[in-house]
Amino acid sequence: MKKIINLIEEILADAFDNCGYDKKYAKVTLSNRPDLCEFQCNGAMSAAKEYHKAPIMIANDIIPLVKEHSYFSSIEAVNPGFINIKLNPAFLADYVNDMANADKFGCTDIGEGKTIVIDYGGPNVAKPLHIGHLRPAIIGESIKRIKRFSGYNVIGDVHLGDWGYQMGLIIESLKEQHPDIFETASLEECGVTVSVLEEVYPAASKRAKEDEEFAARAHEATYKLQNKNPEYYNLWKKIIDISVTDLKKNYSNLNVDFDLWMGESDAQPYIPDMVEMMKEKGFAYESNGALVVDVAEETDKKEVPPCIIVKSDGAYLYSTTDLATIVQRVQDYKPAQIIYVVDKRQEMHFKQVFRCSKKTGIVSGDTELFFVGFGTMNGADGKPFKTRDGGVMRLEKLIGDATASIYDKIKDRDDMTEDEAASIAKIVGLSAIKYGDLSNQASKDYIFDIDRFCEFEGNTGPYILYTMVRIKSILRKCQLDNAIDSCDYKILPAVSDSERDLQLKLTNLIELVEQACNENAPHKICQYLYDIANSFNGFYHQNNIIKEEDKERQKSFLALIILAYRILKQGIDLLGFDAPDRM
RNA sequence: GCAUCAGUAGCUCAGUGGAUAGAGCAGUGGCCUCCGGAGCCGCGUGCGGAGGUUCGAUUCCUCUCUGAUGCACCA
Repeated sequence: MKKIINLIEEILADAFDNCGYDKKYAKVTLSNRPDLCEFQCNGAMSAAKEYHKAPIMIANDIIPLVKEHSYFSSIEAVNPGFINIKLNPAFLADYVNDMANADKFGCTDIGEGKTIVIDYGGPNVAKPLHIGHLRPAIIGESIKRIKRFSGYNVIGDVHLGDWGYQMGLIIESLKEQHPDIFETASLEECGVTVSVLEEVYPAASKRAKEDEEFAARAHEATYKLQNKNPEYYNLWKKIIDISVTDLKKNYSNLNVDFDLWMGESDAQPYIPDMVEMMKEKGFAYESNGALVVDVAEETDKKEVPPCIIVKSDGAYLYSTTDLATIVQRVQDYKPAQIIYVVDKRQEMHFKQVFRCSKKTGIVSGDTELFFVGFGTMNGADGKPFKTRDGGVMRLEKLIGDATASIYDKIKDRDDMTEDEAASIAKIVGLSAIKYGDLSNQASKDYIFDIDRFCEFEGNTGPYILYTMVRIKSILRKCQLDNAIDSCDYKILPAVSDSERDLQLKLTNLIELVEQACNENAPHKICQYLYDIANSFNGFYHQNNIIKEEDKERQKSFLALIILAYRILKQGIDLLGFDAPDRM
């Protein structure tokens, strides 16, 4: 479906054209003065300069040509040159009904035929998920869903940290603790579980810093693994296996799932040819013992250091792996875009990698590489979030805390069993965490305040869900709660302000989703849903739906709140959480 | 030192080359013959500072202050 804004623009464009003005000035936006109008066009003011004419005169030229159009109930020129527009209620109602009947509410498939690889998550094997893994998972998942909804073929890759020195440290430690580790069929036989692995790594890492002999053995183990010594490689595969099983479980608790469970190790086979190509084509040269590719550009204000491909000791490093991963992705998926949802502190690294891959031809010029850098989660003191004892909080604990906080708020309801309360608390708790995170611009640091996020009032996930539950409750009383997707009631032209406002807000969906998609901005979806929730609650208080005596009007009300519910549901799905039926 | 990003109400956050810069929280005053009051309706001296571009700047540019971050072989 065309956006309402575009429909209005088309009409104005003709008028501008007929008056001898350039069509480009017929740009329409949502009104920033809802008390005056619903949509506005500021084009007359922009055009004033080109045509040496007072803006209001231009606007006055346009008005007579569009005044009688059936879309508008009023359109007028206002000093100094605004064109203020109000829609005809019948047109608005028609549009909303069309949305209700359209696939995806009429949202456009802007990504049709294009593939996107989105790289988010980035957990390390054998290390627990902690609070630092929250943002990439939540933001990446939401962007993935928004892109997919917009018609893109999206491939989400967890991109495991599963290669390198850390693996050597773990293998060497396990070898020491369980001399027969290479012979056992499964790690469980030796008592090596995920939680054991999670303890092994930090201990080994600490020890290697003090114990040179151990560090040397760990490097040796790393070397053997990377050369695929069968014993080491098989043990590594077993470690990956139990670790990935555990990671899948944890991500699933977050409502996050990946299409690919690839890792750094999967890029290794592509490295030798890639390095060879860079040398042959003359991009790579030796500098201070390392093999590097220059990526500086003339316009740089600050010198961008060259991208290191091979270290002076002959080993590869993260740039090498990231580049080889691009080689692999281009070869396997031919993506139009690759999006990285990564800590914003890695911006320089990715800038180098992106430039290097363009320069050396790993990606063609029309493949877009996006860096979606997210900011730090801070505590109430404005400093990076820590547990009380200064440690790093595990993700499970965080989710548990949120769930418990919600549970406390609903547990005393007498019409709910404990089991039901617990499962509701889980759903609502997740909404609190996700909405709390996603409602901030991804790129900014933000204050993580779980108590605030878990509030049922204000701009929170639970408030959105509360609104949905409230709609559901009305529908239940009207025996329509099972007909949400099949109800054929029609929405009538609005007669009250609040009804009209809700209809109007619902139409904004198409524009908002498109913006959120193009800008990788889930927070715009949050804002939109909050807007809808507020509009619904205003409508609810001005109109008693169940007691409405005019039955046609009542059906229209019901159709309207059903559409509001469906759109809210779609919206929270784009954010990556669900709604309970009651709460 | 250089660079990047940020600075909006007491607090947490939106927003925009245009009209009177918005929400939530906190505070405070109303609204229950109420479909879920976890709600609704009120109440605000705020764009770090100084210049510039513009008919118009919180938005763009320069300088400046403050904070976060990054500056080749860790990821």
